Amino acid sequence: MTSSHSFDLKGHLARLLADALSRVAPGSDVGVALERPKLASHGDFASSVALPLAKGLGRNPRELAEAIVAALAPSPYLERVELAGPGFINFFIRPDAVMEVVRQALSLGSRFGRSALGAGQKVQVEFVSANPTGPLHVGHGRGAAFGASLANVLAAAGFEVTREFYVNDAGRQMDILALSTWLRYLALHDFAIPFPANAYQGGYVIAMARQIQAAHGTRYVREPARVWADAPSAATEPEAHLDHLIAAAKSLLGADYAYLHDFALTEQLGDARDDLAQFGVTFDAWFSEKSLFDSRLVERAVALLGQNGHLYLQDGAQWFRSTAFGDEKDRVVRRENGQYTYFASDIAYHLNKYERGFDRIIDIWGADHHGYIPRVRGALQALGLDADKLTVALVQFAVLYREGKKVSMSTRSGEFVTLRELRAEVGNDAARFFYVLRKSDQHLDFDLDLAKSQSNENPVYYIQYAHARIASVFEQWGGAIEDLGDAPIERLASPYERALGARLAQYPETVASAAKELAPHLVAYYLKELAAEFHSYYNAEQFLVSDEATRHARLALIGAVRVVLASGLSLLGVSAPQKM
RNA sequence: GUGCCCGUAGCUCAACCGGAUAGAGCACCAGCCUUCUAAGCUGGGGGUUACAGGUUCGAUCCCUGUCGGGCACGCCA
Repeated sequence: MTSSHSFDLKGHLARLLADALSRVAPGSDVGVALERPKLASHGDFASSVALPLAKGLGRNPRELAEAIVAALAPSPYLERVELAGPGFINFFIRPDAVMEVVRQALSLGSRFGRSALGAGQKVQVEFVSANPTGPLHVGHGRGAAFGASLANVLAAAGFEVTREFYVNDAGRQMDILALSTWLRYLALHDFAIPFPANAYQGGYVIAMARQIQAAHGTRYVREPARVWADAPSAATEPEAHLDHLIAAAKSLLGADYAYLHDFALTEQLGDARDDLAQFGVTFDAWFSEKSLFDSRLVERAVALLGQNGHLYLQDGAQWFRSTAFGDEKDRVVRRENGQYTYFASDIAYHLNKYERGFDRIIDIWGADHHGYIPRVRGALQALGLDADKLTVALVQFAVLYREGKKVSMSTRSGEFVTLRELRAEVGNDAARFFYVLRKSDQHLDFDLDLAKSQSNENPVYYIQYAHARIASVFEQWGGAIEDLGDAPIERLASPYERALGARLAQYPETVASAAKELAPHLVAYYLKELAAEFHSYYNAEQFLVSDEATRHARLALIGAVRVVLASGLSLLGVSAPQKM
């Protein structure tokens, strides 16, 4: 019981129970469900296995539970086992065994909470992947916070994680950005430019145009009259109008078009990268959509679909028969004009992901893309790939509220709240925390006033405050955490202390659940509980008491709490301040 | 109209994937600072889990229907 490495009490009990079960009811395939009861009177762990099992065996559930308990091998960690209700089995852990977690947390430090759940499997998490056509907004922020926290949780649970950002650098949206930049540039040279309403309106486009002018003067100036010649009406055919302008820009600028395109791309991508880095969100890979065309993977992927007999021609376009895989309708992969669709490059991208040998692929998308899932999964199956390796996690929109009112956002007019503005207003910690405080597939009401309030109303401070309080106690004590290795933790027996010990032991399980369910919000809720129990303890007991044994035992406990608070906050990308 | 998601305290949300008396925060009421940080703590009122059926030992969770909300239904990305 003095092992310095992690010991999994829950796993131990689960094995014990499974053994007993195999003797009492051989061959039963009921999973051993072990949970932490809400009520302390129901023990530290409880199982209801006897209930579903009883029926199949034609036995009385309570009597069956009794037989299971009788068949349990003795355990040094168990104080007693009780039967309750219709057939629940309640396990009570010996107090000193409950507190053993304190020693573990102190000796393992930031490694406490990790598990081998992932067994080193390679998992890719692709998230944000915003079009590099303008600043990231608050919607991207949620995907960023969720993805980064999820990746951290998966890594802590023993997965080998690759964090990836898919760069849409090949499509029409980028052409529109390049065109917008060029038109703004022409306007800087005193041409009267009718700037299209469906081009990018933001001030950052003008800023890029200024940069180009400053660096290259008039080099990219062309006669505007030739741009608008024969253009479809902007009023009645806005999209065709835009496409015409793009084509004109390409033809007038020639090789110079590539420069403008790449300049805008590099600027916006760099801006997103900086923004995310400041938000504590970093990537192992930035994967270019354009590279899929350069390496001919798009062609190859589509050809493969054709070889497998899943393509047909209609109206001059090439269609993928996704309805054969449960999609609502078939989808175009190559347009009548010979251009591949976004879907085609996405098929190629996923083929590439599979070819890179990930055991598991997690795509994080905005919830508005949910209709896109069946066709991607269908394409994977059509390529002969195991579609179950792919999980798509949908992130719902975040709606901002200020003074109780919805903050209106519209991409069209360029009046949306950027991630940068949000971070400046509420701070990185509050933003990261608020974003993951909700299940990702739930709508999020983001209360700006609450997030930036420096008061007890703000949950992120509540947790950070617990950490700072502990840091302050340790500072006043003056000793080091290493001096607490042999603290007499068996003295810790008050209800506050038992509750904290049990809560600490739950941390590795929580991280593992969060990884399994792709639900980092579980960590946030766990931290709130832990902080609450610590604050109660803090108000009920003095830590720096004169009796050394008691002092050390209590310091060891709150030291362990500090370890877990810091660890959990770091998984969520939130800082753990020493002082507040 | 069709498909997917959602509906839990006045508000914002949890609930260990079918378990025991559905929990937190905010708001409201009453208390606690000459002692380690009051950004804290203690106590209190608040619920037919949208509604109606069904499945079973047991349902917020699974099934059907109704009502209400969100999203998606392009040779856009």
